[in-house]
Amino acid sequence: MPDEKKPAFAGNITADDVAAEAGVSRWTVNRAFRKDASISSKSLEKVRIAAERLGYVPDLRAASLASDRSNLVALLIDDFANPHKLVMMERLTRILRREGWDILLVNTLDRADAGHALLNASQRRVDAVILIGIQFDDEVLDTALHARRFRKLIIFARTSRNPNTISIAVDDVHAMREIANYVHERGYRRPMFLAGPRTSSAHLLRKETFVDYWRQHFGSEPETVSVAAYDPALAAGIVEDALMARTKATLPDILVCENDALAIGATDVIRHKLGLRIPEDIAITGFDDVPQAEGANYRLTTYRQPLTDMAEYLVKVLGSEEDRDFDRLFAGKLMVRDSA
Amino acid sequence: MPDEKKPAFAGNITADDVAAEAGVSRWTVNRAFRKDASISSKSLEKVRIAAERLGYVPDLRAASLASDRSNLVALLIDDFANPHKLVMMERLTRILRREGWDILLVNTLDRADAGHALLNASQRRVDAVILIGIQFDDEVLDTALHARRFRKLIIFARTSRNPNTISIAVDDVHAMREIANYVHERGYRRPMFLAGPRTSSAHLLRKETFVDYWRQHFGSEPETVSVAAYDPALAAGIVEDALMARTKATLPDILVCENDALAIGATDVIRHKLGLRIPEDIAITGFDDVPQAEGANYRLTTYRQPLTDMAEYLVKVLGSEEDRDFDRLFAGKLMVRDSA
DNA sequence: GAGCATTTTGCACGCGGGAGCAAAATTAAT
DNA sequence: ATTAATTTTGCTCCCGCGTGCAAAATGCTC
Repeated sequence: MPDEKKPAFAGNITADDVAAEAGVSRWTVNRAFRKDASISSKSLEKVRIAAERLGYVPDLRAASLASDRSNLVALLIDDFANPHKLVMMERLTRILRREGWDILLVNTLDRADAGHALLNASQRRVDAVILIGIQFDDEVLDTALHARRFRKLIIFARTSRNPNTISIAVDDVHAMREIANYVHERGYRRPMFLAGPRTSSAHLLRKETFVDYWRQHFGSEPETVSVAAYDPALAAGIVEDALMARTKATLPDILVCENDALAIGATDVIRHKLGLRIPEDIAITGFDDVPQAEGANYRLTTYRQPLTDMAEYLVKVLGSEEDRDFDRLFAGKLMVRDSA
Repeated sequence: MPDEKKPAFAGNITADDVAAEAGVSRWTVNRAFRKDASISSKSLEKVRIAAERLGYVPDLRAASLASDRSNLVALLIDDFANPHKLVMMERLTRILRREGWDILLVNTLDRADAGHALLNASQRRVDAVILIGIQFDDEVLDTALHARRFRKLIIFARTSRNPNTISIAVDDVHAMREIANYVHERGYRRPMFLAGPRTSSAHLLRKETFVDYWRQHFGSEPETVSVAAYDPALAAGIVEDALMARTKATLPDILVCENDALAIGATDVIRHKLGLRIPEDIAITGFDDVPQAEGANYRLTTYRQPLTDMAEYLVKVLGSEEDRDFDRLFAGKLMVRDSA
């Protein structure tokens, strides 16, 4: 046995080894590592010492296999160009971990790939799937839900009409009306709405709400432009195309953006390609309140999602055994800065 | 049995069920789902059909338990304020998944938490740990490595002197010299170096290299300023403090930043708080080439890391059974734009 | 078509630990 | 001290699949 020299790796120390070392049975060892277990403080101590000495940690694969609870959730994400994703991930991962959930991260390349991503997750027997991406059509969701390979499918920061999913999101309708009112109050009259990609399963109601509300309350029909992804660089290109050729009179006086990713791209191009000032020549609003929105460069008027509250609610939902309707909308907060 | 109405969830369909359905043995079913397996195309087809009908997918927990290979790697990350992290994650997750690796994402809160994060990973019996965070001191690494709970510990985008880790990174020394030469060639003579936090285990050699090289080759000693995290907002504050009170004559003529996160924060504050022009009043260089560095707003002169090549090399290392020194440095590319 | 090589299939056993119950030990009550 | 109530411990059986080998099936040669 030539490779016996270096002690392989210590993953193979099992509860049996610890049991022998501590002079108790294997089951007592395992109990020592479960929080609910009924165990005497004496043997708990013995086990702790023995485990420490041997470097034992319970194997969660085996525990999961036997108990049919993995304490694992899959986080499905795409759309890596959107800086808000980083914020969401930070918040979710921190809070999930605090509550004892491990995270399987799956990068969903595109719509066609979503099915594979879900399959991936189900093979690890995750307890729940959290979607913070957008590339899911209803067909994929239905397939996944029909197979029922996980207990919960949570759509985070998007609303969904699918009755079998749990949607935890900010109240877009309420938010967008607040933005519309604010925009109108500040005297803007020719808004243009900059929208992201339209998806069928994980919605945002921002564009629809803004356009309908503006039409109904302020009489005019806002222009709308759409970008194929929440990517500042892409948004910059689209906005340049849309505004470049215009005379100042035909320019919108404000660009209402579906989120900050778009707003940031728009800001850059308006300043540096069109040579216009913000907000004097054209104002801008965003949505999400990403970190850079607050920075000296953008000073973006935007709408903050209560991500921490949403994540806290998410872990509560994850922990719940009930089988009720967990959908919930949160109220955010309009952050008024200099851009509008 | 009241909860027998809705078909629970289908995770509990096992290879035995498929075997019965297909008229073969359980082992044949499992073989049908392994890539190496020796199986006749006839029974493969039978199994596929039966599995399809029943909605069976193999349980990777069990497979991993039995084979002692989890096909799981842990990705340890902190430092979520740095936009480059999003790029790294996108690249890594995409390429790892393409090669069949699943990813356990662990948000490492701080230095003290790193041990727990590693423990987390080891309980899932990951095959390898990838660090793309920085909050690791040598003590934690040594403990982890001593316990040898995983086969490989890879430090991505950082160099490490620890002989038991695998470091895959850009060649900072080479890169920084190139930057120093470029800066000097362009006529800058009073550089200030803006550094990030200093850590003991996962290094960057940028500051040391730049300062030493500049001193040796160009005679003067560059000022240096340090920021506690790679966070644009933090960097902005530090730069403001460092430069605010100065007269134009005592200002550095270029700010050489350890990475783009710092450069971006610095750019914002220099333009909008100090009211200076870039590069006319003060130039800036970064490192990493994050997406926004290319955008119209920053046009940042920076150094691109070959992330794709690095990630491809990483999966090659992961797949290798050899036990040799896998450390490797990559050459990047100076991206000259408008900021310097 | 017999005889042999080669592929395919089935099987006992093991991976590490959980659920639930019965035996043992401890504590409380009389 | 004795019995009953309670806690702790050990144990059997199982979770779902891989390993390595033996049995069965198939292919090949002459």
